[in-house]
This record gives sequence, structure tokens and C-alpha cells, in this order.
Amino acid sequence: MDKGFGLTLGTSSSSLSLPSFSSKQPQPQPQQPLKTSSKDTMFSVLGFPVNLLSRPTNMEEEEEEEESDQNRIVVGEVDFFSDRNKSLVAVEHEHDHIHQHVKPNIKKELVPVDEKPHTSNLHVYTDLQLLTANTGIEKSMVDDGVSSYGEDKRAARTIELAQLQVELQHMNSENQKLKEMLNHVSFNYKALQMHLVTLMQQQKPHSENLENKFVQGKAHEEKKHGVVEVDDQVSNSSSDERTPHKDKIEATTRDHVRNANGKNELAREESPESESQGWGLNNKLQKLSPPSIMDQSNTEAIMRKARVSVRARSEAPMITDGCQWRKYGQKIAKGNPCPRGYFKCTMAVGCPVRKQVQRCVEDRTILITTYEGTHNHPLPPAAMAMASTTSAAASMLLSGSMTSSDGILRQNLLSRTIIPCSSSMATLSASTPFPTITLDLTNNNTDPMQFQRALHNPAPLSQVPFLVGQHPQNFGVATPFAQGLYNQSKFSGVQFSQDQIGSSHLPPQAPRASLQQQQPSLADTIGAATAVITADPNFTAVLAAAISSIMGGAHANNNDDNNNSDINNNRTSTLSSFSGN
DNA sequence: CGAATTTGACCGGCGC
DNA sequence: GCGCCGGTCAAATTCG
Repeated sequence: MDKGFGLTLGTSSSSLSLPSFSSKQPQPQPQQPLKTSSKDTMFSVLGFPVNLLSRPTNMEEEEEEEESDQNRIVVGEVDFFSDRNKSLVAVEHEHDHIHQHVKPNIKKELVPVDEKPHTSNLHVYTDLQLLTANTGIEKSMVDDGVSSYGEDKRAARTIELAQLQVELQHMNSENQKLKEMLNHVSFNYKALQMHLVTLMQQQKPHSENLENKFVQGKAHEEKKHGVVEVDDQVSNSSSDERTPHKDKIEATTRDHVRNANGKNELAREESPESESQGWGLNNKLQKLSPPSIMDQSNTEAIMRKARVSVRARSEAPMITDGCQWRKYGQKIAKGNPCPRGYFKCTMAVGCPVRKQVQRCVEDRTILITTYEGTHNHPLPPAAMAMASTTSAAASMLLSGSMTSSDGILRQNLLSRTIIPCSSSMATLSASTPFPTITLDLTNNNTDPMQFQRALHNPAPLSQVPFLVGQHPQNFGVATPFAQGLYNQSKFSGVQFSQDQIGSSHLPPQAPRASLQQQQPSLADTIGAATAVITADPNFTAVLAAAISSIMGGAHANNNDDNNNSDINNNRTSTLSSFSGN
């Protein structure tokens, strides 16, 4: 009250109180109550002299004031800094006798008697305009007050400024809401991510038990290609399994370079002990690594192991996938006179993604590209297609082995799915049993006999594996990479049969790709897959669903209680479905 | 001259 | 323990 004054307006139906304004701005501050007189009245209301003075703090004081000066009319507290509603109440209740007189013309009576454009008056108009905008009070009321001031340009500018301020406040409010929404979404995303990792970790022991049953009845050779290897690799990612020898490796300069890629690089340094000891050790590692400790590095290590191989016909030394690669090595792999090139992604410093490029020994027009790792940087649209495809395949591959009851079967089948694609006789490296899925974009696998042969002659990993990115969020879905490959090569499609795909959950509106129609059903599959890639950012889930339907069709009744014989039967039937196409 | 590629050497895993 | 193999490094070389 004592910091200034405000002007309170009252009407019978509504009351007005002027919004307060900045205390830094100058304002008329009658330090002392002005005695009412016919000459020195600052304001007049319908002829009543109005004094601007501090509102009495209690009725006794007010009565004393009125008693002491009957001519003085106290409008009330005129304090722009005080509670406006409070001021209003004071006016209405304490000076009802003047309201009926004040109301009709009070707006015009806001004009200072001395007619000096006072700085504080500008604020009055500004706040009036604000009040109009915020409360919906008829603008005419304010306009009247302004016009009474004489169409002052400064007042107009002030009003405009006030409007901008209101608008700015509104925008700030919206901005704040958007920020809150963003924080909320980010929080939910992180929570889901952590939940997923936890679930994966919790379900892995279960899959391992199934796998144990399955592996026990398998030939030694199969151990190299099944899910066992996948989980072995997963387990090996644990630092608890690292041998002193590995620690020595870490200390080397080479590992210093590798450290830029994170812990997942260390996971590649598998110890032979862990691999040979099998599931018992893995289970032990499970206990040593509670889910809560299962951090992102572990997940990345899993994905680092996964590979996606793409076979495509191309005369070019490399298929165009949109990424930038730097060649860091070349080797002549055993069984294939064609040199294998080793490439690193150079689109970002420290990107762990690598790929191998090698021509098929039996058909040198076929280029086999294997991707491994996860891009740690945004990808251009041209690269998103390939990255999405490989990421989806890898996610499906890994999810099948880790998160489903029949994941073991899926993993094994997926590993074997590579086989039919390859007619190569190259040997498989037992030391690098990475889970690999192959996307065969050639049309060599249309021969059923090839599937039959492949079932009995597991394809060498070295022929087909491809790297996989695991962070779908890093991979947008852009132009279908299949189309791009078709432009550069002789694209024939993903290696799924029509029946398999027919039972998938691919969208019916999927457009058909303009591909060679050697197998219409296959072309449909390609078209559907292409459409998914094009339209569905969550291609991983869609592809996983499609594969699951493929697998599920053969062993839909699979459950956790399946015994070895069931598993093997189911597996056989599934593989037969492959060979039948 | 800087960047990219080539190529021989090195390392670890694995089988014998 | 030795040799083979896949994978990687890094100096040398080539390329633009």
C-alpha cells in the first residue's frame, strides 16, 4: 500500500482493477494524502474531488478520515502494486455511495486534471490494454480512456507493445508446455529402453535352458551355428569372463584405439574358455550380471555380434549403401580366391560399424557384403534404407534368440537361413560364430534343391554375414534399399517363400515392386517388404512379425515345455517349408 | 600435400 | 606347442 497507488474502478456488474506494472517505472506517488479542495484536486469524479491516498487499514481509520474531512472522497486504495481485487472490494464496500455516480464516467475521469502527460499514465493505458486482452473487457472502455487522452500516438504504440507482450507471454507459455512434453517423452523412452533391456536379461536364462536341451542332441558341427553361439557371445561380453590375457590385450596400443568404440569392442575378445564351457558358465555369468547392471554397453555388445549379410548381384566393387567407408584391410580367405575387403564407417569418428565385402566364389557376379555394428551418428537418407534393413534383420535375429521361448529354434533356423543363400563351399570359421542373417537379393535360391543341399551343408559364415545396427532410432527408414540395389544389381528378393510371407503381417496395401517376376510370389514378398521399409519406421517389429509368422507356422504350438523331440520335429518341419519353396 | 588405399606384419582363437 | 585362419594395424604407397 505504501509503495504507490492504484486506481480501482468499480461497476455494478463487474469491477475493474488496474493491473500492476513494474515498480521500476516512474509513477505518480503522492506521498501523503491530498486534502480535498476545489483547486488542487488531482482527479475528479462527476464533480466529486478525488484524492489519491492510501487506503485506510481499518474502518476506524477511514471513519476518522471521513470525520476529519467530510469533503474528501476516498476512492480507495490507488496502488498499482497492490492486490487489485482487494482494492476493488475496498472501493465497493467502503464507498458504495459514490459508485453509482462514478460508474458511468469513471473512464474519462481517469484523465489527470493537470493534463500533463504523465509517464505513469502511459502505464495505465498499457495495463488497460493488457486487461482488455486478458479479461475480455470491452475494448471500448479502454478506448474511451485512450481517446480521452487525445489519440496520443505514444499511447497507441504502448498498446501495441502491450499486445506484443501478451503474445510473448502466450508463446512462452506454449514453449514451456512443449518443453514439458519433450521431457515427458524422453523420460518414457528411457524407461522403456531400460525395461526392454531388463526383460531381455531376464528371459535369457530361460532360453538358455531350452538351448541346453536342444544342443545336447545335436552334432558337434551344429554347435557352431546355433543359438549357443549367440548366447555364448552374449555371455562373453561380460567383463567377468575376461581372462588375464585379455586384460593384457586391453593394455595394448591397439586396444587404445579400439576403446573409442566402447566396451563392445572388448566383447570381441572372446576367451576360448567361455566358449568351450558352454551354458553352465553362461548361467553363472547371468548370476554375476544382474539385470540392473545390464547396461547399454552389454546390449551393444550383443548387437555387435549380430551380423547381417546381403547378397546382391553387382559388377561394382561395392554396393552403394549411402555410408562412407574406409578400407583398412584385405585378405584372401580360405576357400575363396576372391579377396575380402575390410571397411570401416568413416561418417563419424569412432563409429564402430564395419563391413566386409567379398565376391561369391561360385558366382563372382554376386557381391557379399556383411555389416556389423551400430552407427553412432545420424545417417543420410540414402544410408537409412540399408541401415534400417540390416538393423531390422539383426534385431529380429537377436530378439528371436533372446526374448522368445522358441528363440533357440528361430536362432538356429535363422542361422541356417543363411545357408540356402549360399552355394559357396567356403569353410566356416568356428572361431567367429556370430549370429548372422542373410538377405539374399539374388535369384539364385529359387532352386528347391539348393535349399535341400544347403540344409545339409551349412553355409560358411565368411561368405555371407552382414553387419547389423541395433539402434533403430539411429536408422530412419527412407528409400527402400532394395530398390537401390535393384538399380545397381539384379535384385531378386528377400529369401522368404511365398507361404511364409503370406502368413506374415505385412500390410495389404503394400505396393508391388517392379521386379523380375520369375516367382510372382517372391516378387510379392519383395514388394511387401519394400513397402514396409518405405512406410513403416518400425520396420524391425514388422519384419520380426513376418519372420515369427514364418517360424510360428511350423511350430505354432511350441512352448516352454517342448522336449527335444518336439524341438527337432518342429525344426525339421520349418526347414522343410523352406525347401518346399 | 593430405587423404585414401595397399600390403605385410601382427595378434588371438582354434584345431591338431 | 605349432600352424592355420580371420581380423586388425600401421607403414608404405598411390591418388586426386
